[in-house]
Amino acid sequence: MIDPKLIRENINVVNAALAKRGASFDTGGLVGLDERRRGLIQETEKLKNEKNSLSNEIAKLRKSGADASDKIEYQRSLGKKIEDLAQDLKTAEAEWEQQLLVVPNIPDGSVPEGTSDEDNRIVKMWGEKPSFDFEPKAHWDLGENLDILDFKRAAKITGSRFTLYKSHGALLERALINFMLDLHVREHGYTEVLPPFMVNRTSMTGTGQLPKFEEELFHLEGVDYFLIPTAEVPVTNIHADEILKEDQLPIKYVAYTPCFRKEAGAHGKDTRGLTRQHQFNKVELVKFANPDNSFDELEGLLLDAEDVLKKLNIHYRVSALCTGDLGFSSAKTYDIEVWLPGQNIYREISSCSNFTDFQARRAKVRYRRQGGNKTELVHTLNGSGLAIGRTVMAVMENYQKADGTITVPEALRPYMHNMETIK
RNA sequence: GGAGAGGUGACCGAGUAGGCCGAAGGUGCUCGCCUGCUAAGCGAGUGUACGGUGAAAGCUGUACCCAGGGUUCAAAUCCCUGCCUCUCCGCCA
Repeated sequence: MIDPKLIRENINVVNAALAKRGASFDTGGLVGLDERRRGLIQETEKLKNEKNSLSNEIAKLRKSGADASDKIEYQRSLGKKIEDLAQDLKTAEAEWEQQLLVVPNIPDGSVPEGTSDEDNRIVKMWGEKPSFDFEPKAHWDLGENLDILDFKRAAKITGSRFTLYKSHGALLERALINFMLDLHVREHGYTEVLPPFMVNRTSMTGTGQLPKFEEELFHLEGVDYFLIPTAEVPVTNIHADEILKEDQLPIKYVAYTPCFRKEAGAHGKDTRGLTRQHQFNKVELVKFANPDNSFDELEGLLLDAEDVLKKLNIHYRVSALCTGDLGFSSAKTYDIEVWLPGQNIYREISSCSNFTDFQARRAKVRYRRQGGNKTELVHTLNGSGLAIGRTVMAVMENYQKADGTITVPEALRPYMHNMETIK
């Protein structure tokens, strides 16, 4: 949620910033709703004030044994009036909030302007494309030939966009999870957490998935819980409704979780292989940062995520998303795109974002400056570190041999019983 | 699933024959004083949110004692529902 005061006082600035996202967002009604809301607040509070002082008078009269029946009579009518006004206020407030909750975050000034992913700016390249003296295969062919990925049986068990990992495939997935967790905990200073994989509606609203993107989420029957689409949701909500101390910041968490997404808008897209699944594993990095240096923290977060691919020695590039490609809650995002020789493309493997105070305002994550007396909103950040399924793809395709076997990257061997080759 | 107990401020913990309770006391924290350091001591302050006013500090109003309803002129205190925690039993990984 963006700052309501900003909308109240600088609606033009807000609209101009949002326009850079490409689509137009209707902030038109917000100013009027806000005015109406505040008018009603003033009116009801005035009446309540009158009522409160009358209550005191009645109490005094009662105590001295005097008659208070006419005051009590008046109190009754006052109560009715307040009730009516409160009803109006409730609807006005709900409407105002409902509209406010679907307004996206304002892009940071450093974000390149553009309308689609074609306008994203490549800001880093690392490593080189490996060369092969044979035609490199896509991971789905490699996986089926080695019998470590079974898409057909997963479809039988559940449906499309699921995968059954087998044998060394399952081991590789598990190894990557442990490798990444260890790296971020031991070398990058994150605290490991293992959160619930289902969350309630409030948490989903706190990070911005709701109310706008409900059709993307798996909802449970019987309880109002959702399967998480990313660990960002439970982990960012760890400090929802809390007031932190300045010297606690930055707080850095790393979490492994499975992620569940409906992929409602992606029919027919990436139907083969591990690329786009309804369920996938991910190791996620989350930071709660001081607003003064949250953009530095974003650079650090990005480096932490990149480090995974560096240690695996796999070529990638980093792009800064343009204003038109930015996610709903994000003020600035870097995508790490890994090279997949079997498909001859770069594919997003991590998305690192600074949400500034957008999620913090929704989830009420605040802090108090040293010696300060006011609470302020923290900045929240997160990034994949990394998506596991897509890392499996990257390892398989980059480390494949002509005979269809896969060399295990050195960094992973301790996590795979010192295995050198998957065959 | 059955039986019982409970949910008060950063934390602990008072407060139930309804009214002056945003809430005693303690701890913690902040500031000041004091002691050559450490420990201790003394004094003051210390909830959040949303409004109004102000350049700001501040002043001021309203709400909030798990959440949502209800009774009442008036509820932390009474009633109902839900959620959560704890104990015992059952069941279970």
